[in-house]
This record gives sequence, C-alpha cells and structure tokens, in this order.
Amino acid sequence: MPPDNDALPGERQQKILLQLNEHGRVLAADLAIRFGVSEDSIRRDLRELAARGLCRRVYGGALSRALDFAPLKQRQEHQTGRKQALARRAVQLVRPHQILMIDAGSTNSAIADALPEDMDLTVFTNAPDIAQRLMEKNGFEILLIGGRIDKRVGQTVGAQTVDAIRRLRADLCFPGTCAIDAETGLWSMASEESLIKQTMIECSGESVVVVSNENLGAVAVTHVAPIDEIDHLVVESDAGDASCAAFEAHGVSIHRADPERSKA
Amino acid sequence: MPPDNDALPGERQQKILLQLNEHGRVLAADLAIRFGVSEDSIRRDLRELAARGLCRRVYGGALSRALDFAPLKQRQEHQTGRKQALARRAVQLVRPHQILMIDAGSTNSAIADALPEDMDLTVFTNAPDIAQRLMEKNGFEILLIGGRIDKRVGQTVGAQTVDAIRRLRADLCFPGTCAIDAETGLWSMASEESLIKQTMIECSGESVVVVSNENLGAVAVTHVAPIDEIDHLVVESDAGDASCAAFEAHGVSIHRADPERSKA
DNA sequence: AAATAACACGCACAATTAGGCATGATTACG
DNA sequence: CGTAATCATGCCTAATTGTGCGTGTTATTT
Repeated sequence: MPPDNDALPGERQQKILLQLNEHGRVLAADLAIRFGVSEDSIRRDLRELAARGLCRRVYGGALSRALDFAPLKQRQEHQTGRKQALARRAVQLVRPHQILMIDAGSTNSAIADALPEDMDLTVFTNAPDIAQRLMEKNGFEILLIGGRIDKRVGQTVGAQTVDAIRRLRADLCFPGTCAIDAETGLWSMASEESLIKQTMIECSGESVVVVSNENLGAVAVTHVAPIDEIDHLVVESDAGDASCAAFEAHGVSIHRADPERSKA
Repeated sequence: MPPDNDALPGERQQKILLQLNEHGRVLAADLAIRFGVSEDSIRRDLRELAARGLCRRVYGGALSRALDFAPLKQRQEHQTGRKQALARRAVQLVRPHQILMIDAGSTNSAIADALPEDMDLTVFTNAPDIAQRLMEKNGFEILLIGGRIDKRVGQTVGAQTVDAIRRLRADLCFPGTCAIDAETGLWSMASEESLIKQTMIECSGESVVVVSNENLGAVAVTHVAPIDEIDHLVVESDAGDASCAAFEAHGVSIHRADPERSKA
C-alpha cells in the first residue's frame, strides 16, 4: 500500500472507503501507518463514516456495509416510517401519463408502493422487487430491464443492463441514492451501480433524488453525477435548513416530506 | 476452511453468520480453531448473536434461524403440497454447473425454491418472482430477461424478451405449462406466452415439462411445441398409467413425483 | 449413576476506544 | 494585512471492550 502522507482530511476518508469496499474491512492501525497520522484521527474518520452509515464500526477497525444482507430485510421493515413519508412526498412530483425510470433500493421500493394507480404511468425498472410490487397494482405499464443480477443490491447490473437502458427514454428518473452532496453531486457505493444510475439519469428528462437525513451532505465511494444534473431533491421533514439552502443555491428544487404522523 | 487468525472481533461474528447461513449450523470447537481463539470467545459470540435473534443456540454450537422460517415455507407447502412434490422431483433432473432457463408460473416458482444451493447453477428467467426467490439463496448466477411485463402471468413478454432469449443458450429448460397432450404436444393460454416458451425450448438442450394431473392430456389455446421437442415429463405420483405410457411411446422420459407425505 | 463434554460466571489483563485539552494549520473577515 | 474563529491533529486519561483462565454448574452420553 502506497503511503499517502499528504492526503487531505476529506480525501483520506474517501480513500478509506475505497479500501473498505475493496477488501471488505480496514484496520485502524494499518490506516494510521498508511496515511502517516495517529490512530486517533483514523478512529475519528471511522466514527464519522459509521455515523453516516457508510461502514460498520468494529473493535480494531471497520467493516464494509456491503455484506450486511441481514439488514436487507431490516431495511424493508425500517421503511415503515421515515421512508414511507419520503415516498409519499416523492410521488407528488409524478404527473399523469409520464414514463418513470426507477432504480433499485429500499426507498425506491417504497416509492413504487406509493405510486397512485390512476395516472396511466409507464415504469422502467431494473429491480425485480419493484416490478413485483407494481404488478400487484393496476394501471401500470411495466418494463423490466434485464441483465445479470447483483443479489447484494437486488438489481440487474452490467453492460447488458446499461445497453438496455440506453434504448429507453423516460420523463422522470429516481436513481437510488447512496449519498448526495451540494458541491460534488450524487454518489453511490459501487462502480457498477454507479454506471447504471448514470445511464438512467442521462436517459431521463428530470431526475429526482430522494434522500434520508444520514445521506444528506455525505460522500460515498464512486461519483455518479454532478449536482446540476439533479433537478429535484426530496428530503425528510426535519432535514437541516442549511443543507437544503446549499442545494437550492445550485438550482435544485427542494421538496420536504410531511412530518411523520405519530400513530398507534 | 481458511484459518482467520487475524479476524477482528466484529468481523468474526459476521463470518460466523455467513458460515451459519451456508451450512445451517456451526460447531463452537470448529470455530475456535478456525479463528484461533478460545471456545469461550466463540461462545460469547454465539450468545450475543442469539440475543440479537440471528441464530439459535444449541449444545455444542448454533443453528441457523432460517429453519425457523421453514414453518413459513411449510405453510406454502401445505397450500400447494402437490406442486412442491412435483418440484422436488423436477430438480433431481438438474446436474451441477448447468445453465437453466426457467419460465414463469407457480409450479416453476416452487422449482426455484427447491433448487439446491451447492450446484453452481446459472439461471435465466423472465419472471421477477423467480429472480427474487433465487436472490435469497446462495450459489446462483441469475440473469433476468427484460421486457414488457404481462401482469396477468407475472413475466416479461413481447419481442424484446424473445430477442433477449435468442441470445442465450441453456442446458435445461422449464417452460411453464398450461397443458400437454401426448399427440399434439405442449399448449399454453395466450399467444405471447406461447412465443416465449417456444423460444426458450429452441435455445435449450433439453426441455422438462412439469405438469399437474388436471393439465395432463389436455389441450389449451395456442400451440407451443410438438411432443418430440419435450425430453422429460414430471408428473404427480398418482398420474394415470395410461397417459404416461402414451407419452413414453413418443420418446418422453416420465418422472413420477414421490407420494405426498401425510405429516403433522 | 458415573463420566464426559459443554456451559455460564467472575476475575485479571491487555487492547481499543471516547472525551478532554492544548497546539499548529487553515480559513473567514474586517 | 492582521486578528479571530474554526478545524484537524496528537497526546493524555478514564472508561469500555475483548480475551483467556479457573471454578462450579448443567447437559449429554455411556
């Protein structure tokens, strides 16, 4: 491993994430040597990344979040509250007769559930999960984008998928979000996913990013799109005003979800 | 098993979970050797995982929680016990490293559930439902065939799908069956489905038709394939001998499912 | 019933970690 | 240009966590 003695603070976190994604884990002691800083600084980085949900903190280092497939079910259960509120707000951006492009992801599954049935919508998706949810509803024309399946994220990936997307044109695109930052734009966790999202955005008129608080203003592993390719941003009801203002300064429309109803 | 002498504490628990999901059970003594720690530490890990509901603690090790959800699958089995029996027999025709082409349909969903995980199988399918079932298992390469979705049958159809199938080659094909007759061959309910099934059979080495009693010797709406393109026929345990003999006369191998076990 | 294996609990020791604090660097601002 | 504010960093200390071992208990086997 090349010693990066002169890495910028933010740059260091970026490189830690890369190494994390490649090896599945990182050791605090190793990173301290590699970047020529104390373990305290590394720990601070790791703590911060974990707070954003980009890694799992363990004794001695950190683990990649990619192999957490147990949370795959948890995520689907988790969506009951905050994700549904986000989804309810997001579908208000959809107008009748539109063609939608919906990427995989737990938030987007919630959006699929929240789509109204009386709008004569056409949906392109690379997620079997979303296709199935829509299949149970009426009034949708569904087109499944084929390709090799990455079971970690539950979607099709690879050249075949990208090629299939290129042949399509949609009005509205919902790229699954891993992180978004007002300056640098949209980020995702793996390069294959990233390519899919890029292509989806290219082939769509407007792009809507739906993001939960922990991914707002965060940076992940691979870059997907600059901020000016994002037209709408749907955030939670209690998202920070400062963050939102930063996005609006870049021409992004902010849509705030309704406060979650405290119910039985 | 590779000795993971330098695994982080948290990492170790994650790997234990992996092994647990793969083999269904783990032994404390084995794990202690593998990770180069005392059995006490392993026991502490297992105790902790069990407390989080991620495994079931037993004397000597731990069991996967997946078997706890077996009752859930058994419920499905009770509902469609005959189909499960058919599926169990059908998957015995599959050999390791094969490439399968699986059409949509409730029987084929049961087959997907019944496929073993340790055979390094590749599966082509046009049914999101089947893709999702396989996603939850290990050891499968899954390729989803894209296209417009027909929600009545839960599969992709149309020219795009046919075109995608033509680019593939499989060893074994499971065309979803609507009806089969010894003289006239395979039939389905709609012309679009029919075209899909035809193409699948053309692009596969052998074809296996799995059929329940009520569709044996029946004729439906549109013709799919003549009887000589069908290599194997899986029938229920109490299928009529006369019908079976008629198929065998046309060179079709008959595979009879085991009688359904009447159990608690 | 006896023997054996697996287990839980408490203890001591080592490694890792979080928080507080001072220092040097970078940035913001008048 | 200079001052103040902020930030990143390293060091220190206290607290936490993980570990192995001994002891006594419980479960399984013979």
